[in-house]
Amino acid sequence: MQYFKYEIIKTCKQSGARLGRLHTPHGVVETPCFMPVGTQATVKAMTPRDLDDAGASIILSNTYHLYMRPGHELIKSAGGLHSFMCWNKPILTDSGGFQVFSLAKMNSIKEDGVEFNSHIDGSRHFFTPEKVMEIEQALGADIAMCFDECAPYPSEYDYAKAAMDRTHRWAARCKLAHEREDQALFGIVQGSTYKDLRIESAKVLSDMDFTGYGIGGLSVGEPKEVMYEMLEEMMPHMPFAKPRYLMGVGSPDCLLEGVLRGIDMFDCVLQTRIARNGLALTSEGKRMLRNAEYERDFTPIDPACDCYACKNFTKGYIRHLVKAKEILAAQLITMHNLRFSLNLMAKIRQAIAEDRLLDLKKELEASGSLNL
RNA sequence: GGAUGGGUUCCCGAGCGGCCAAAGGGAGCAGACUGUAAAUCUGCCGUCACAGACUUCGAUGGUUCGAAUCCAUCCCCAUCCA
Repeated sequence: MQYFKYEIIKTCKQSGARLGRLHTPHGVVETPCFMPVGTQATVKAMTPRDLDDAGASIILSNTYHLYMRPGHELIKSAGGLHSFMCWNKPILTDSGGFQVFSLAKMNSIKEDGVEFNSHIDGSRHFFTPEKVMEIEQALGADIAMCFDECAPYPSEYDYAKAAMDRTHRWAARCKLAHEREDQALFGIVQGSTYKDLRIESAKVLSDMDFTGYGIGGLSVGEPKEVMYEMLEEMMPHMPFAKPRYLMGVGSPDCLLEGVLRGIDMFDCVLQTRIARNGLALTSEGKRMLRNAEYERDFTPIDPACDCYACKNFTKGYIRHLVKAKEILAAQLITMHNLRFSLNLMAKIRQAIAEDRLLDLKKELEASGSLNL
């Protein structure tokens, strides 16, 4: 039985962007897509019903965090991650490679794997590609990511190359250790901000024939232009017929620019994190709802939005909730930011279908939708 | 009427002769946030002509080179005694 299929429906005549459809055991994902991040088996402040309402078709969760707490064995006992968290649509699990980078102070990278201390209780752990595959298969997401090493920015060439080569060796080991047929495994392209490394990584991983490809190690502090340039360099060397996932991106402008450069999937904590800090994305640019200017503004966050928060509540009320540190503020703004981003992706897909993505870009730029 | 303890910058609250425009909270104002150690973090927060100056620590007067800090009187507040 074939559990996965990626169809390229069409490419935009105006921009070359791709419109696709990713079939998974838990449903179909229209691409380009944005995946809300639910690190600890929950998209913070959202119920699965809220995610449905926002239009999420796939979400991301995290191997490292779930292994630490509550433990992958427990989740397996619960019937897998979908059942555990009550989300019956596709899930992608990140491998913990990013944590190796972001929690760098407490780990040491070796050829066999990464030794690190738990950020929760300080206990010592060792992640190898095989261990990560064991965890991801126990979690049972539709898509598992290879265990990679995300080099920081900036990185010296030699270090970036070493991290990339190690990522490749780990990718081969992940592929070998990965057995579940109902779970896709994506390789991850690395190479920091060096064109030749990016190209080499794209080629090496392409030859390994993964179901899809993550592009990692970007949006870690480098200028956006550098990220765009890297995408342009490596894309010709990525398999055309496989989904391409730009990891950890992004902001509205990065989503559009990514799609224009051939990206099919994105994930980002930005939408949900800034929501918890009172910042809303709108069709007219960002709005810091905590600010005094909204005290007596009894209009919706974004009049152009159809989310529950925008249809029922005012900026003045939500500002009050933010100032009062009420949980509902996080819920409403998260709901909105996700709806805004998922809706942006829907508009992008529509524009690709109509061969007018560049026109859409102009419209969005003119309205301020891409401002952050 | 007496005794004691207090009155500090929007609020609470340190300070108790110079290093004090005055700790620390809170409130307020603004900023950051891109595979989530984040409902977190950062900055500002007396006034101005702002590397300096000016006004401020209940009020007034005094001691001192110098006071929010010491003294006197007064005004409030709290508790206790009559």
